[in-house]
Amino acid sequence: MAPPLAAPNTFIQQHNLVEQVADYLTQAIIQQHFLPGERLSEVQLSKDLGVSRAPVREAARLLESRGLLISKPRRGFFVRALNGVELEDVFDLRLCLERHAIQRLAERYSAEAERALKHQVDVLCEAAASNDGTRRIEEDLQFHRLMLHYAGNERLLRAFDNLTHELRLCITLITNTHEAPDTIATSHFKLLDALASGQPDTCREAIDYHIGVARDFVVKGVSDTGDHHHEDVLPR
Amino acid sequence: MAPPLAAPNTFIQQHNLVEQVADYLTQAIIQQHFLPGERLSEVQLSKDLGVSRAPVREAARLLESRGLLISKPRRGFFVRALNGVELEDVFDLRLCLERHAIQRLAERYSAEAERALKHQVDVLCEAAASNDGTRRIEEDLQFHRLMLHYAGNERLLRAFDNLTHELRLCITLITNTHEAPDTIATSHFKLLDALASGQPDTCREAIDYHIGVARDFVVKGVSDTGDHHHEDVLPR
DNA sequence: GTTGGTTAAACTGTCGACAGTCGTCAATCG
DNA sequence: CGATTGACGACTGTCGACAGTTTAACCAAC
Repeated sequence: MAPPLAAPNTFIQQHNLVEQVADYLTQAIIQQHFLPGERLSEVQLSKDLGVSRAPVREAARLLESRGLLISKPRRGFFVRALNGVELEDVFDLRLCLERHAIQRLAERYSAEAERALKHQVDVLCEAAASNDGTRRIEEDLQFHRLMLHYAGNERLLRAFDNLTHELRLCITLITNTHEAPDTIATSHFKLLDALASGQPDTCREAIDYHIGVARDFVVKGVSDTGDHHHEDVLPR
Repeated sequence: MAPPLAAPNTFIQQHNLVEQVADYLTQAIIQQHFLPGERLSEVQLSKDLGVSRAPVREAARLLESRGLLISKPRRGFFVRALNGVELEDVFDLRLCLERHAIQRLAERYSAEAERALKHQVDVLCEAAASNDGTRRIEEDLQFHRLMLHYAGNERLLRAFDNLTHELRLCITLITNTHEAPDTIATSHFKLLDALASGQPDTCREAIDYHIGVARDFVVKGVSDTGDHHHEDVLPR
């Protein structure tokens, strides 16, 4: 039973309740106010947020489709708990999507795309320097999202956005270790160089390396902070 | 204004109403009982199916996450209408996922997987011979789903399943032209041969060709039956 | 002390109802 | 005659309530 984030009815005010509840739940899960595998009570959430159960249920369904919650019939919703295998799966799918995206992007690399990506690297570095872990992660994801965006496939982008929610879950599982801004900068500039070269194989190698590093980082972090490999409740 | 598929309350009976309503809606959309862009009235559906609006809403949200419906705030749910660009996007994403899957599968190709896939080709051919268009499509998709399954990445499979719903939408848009069973057989056996070779490049070429054919088939079918390229209501 | 059964509480799935909002159509004005 | 505005109707978003089920606790028997 995690404590509610905010006072009963100061946070939720007007319409789009579903979206607001979904945001609240997402934040609460990512910030570990709900523990993995924990059961979420609809009535409790309703009381805490000062809304009825209907929006809560719909928001929970939304989070279920995003992979943050799991519903068991007649049992309710549970916070998604990832084991080691699923962690690998998430990063493998990420690799799948980004490989495709970076190669599509290389085919249609515009000055606008290059400018936007370069700018985002600057923002990312600034975020890394600011020592705000959450912001660094968000700006990092935003860079990759921009790549997907400029790849020009709306559906590919949607698949990535879906995966992003689970990615946040993976990333925030680990202790927020600090990474030097210049390391991040060079790491991302390599992607830009590969894109500028326009060669598919170069792009593929670059993204493979980039995501491989990110994956190892998370996998290592998880096995350090405590082994989530087999302990988890993982209903389906 | 599409007529309901079944009599008011003969089809829906016991619990898991949400899933049943979702299945009903999916079938109705795929079988074109609801036209693309058409608005779905929650109350009307509730009356037709003999249930309350809550399960209908939740089912609609589910279909929205699957890309079959689109919700406009305060306006309701609309049947997804695909234009030409989105059609390309769907098949491009399919290519992305299946490329990755077939290469992963080639790395871990087991006798069991080979046996299952071969068997599915048999089933597929039988379905093609039976002249049941819907069944042929389903068995075809099932073959590809098996490939994804044996690739060993649960999340990749989920992404494919999500896409499958949209794929059905694309495929059933076109007139159900008949394809000879032996053509289908050889087409899929090429994939099996590539897998047996174990060479990534061979697999990639095979799947590129296979999906390229399927895409051209659908794209051609759409531009034949009537140009869906720009006429569609596509809110976002 | 442990195990099995029984009862009670809590929760989910579903329902009907109310309020606010949007689209439609008709009447009015320019 | 066309455009604007107003009211009407329908619909969505949200709520509280009820029924069936699951969970948990408690008591009894071994």
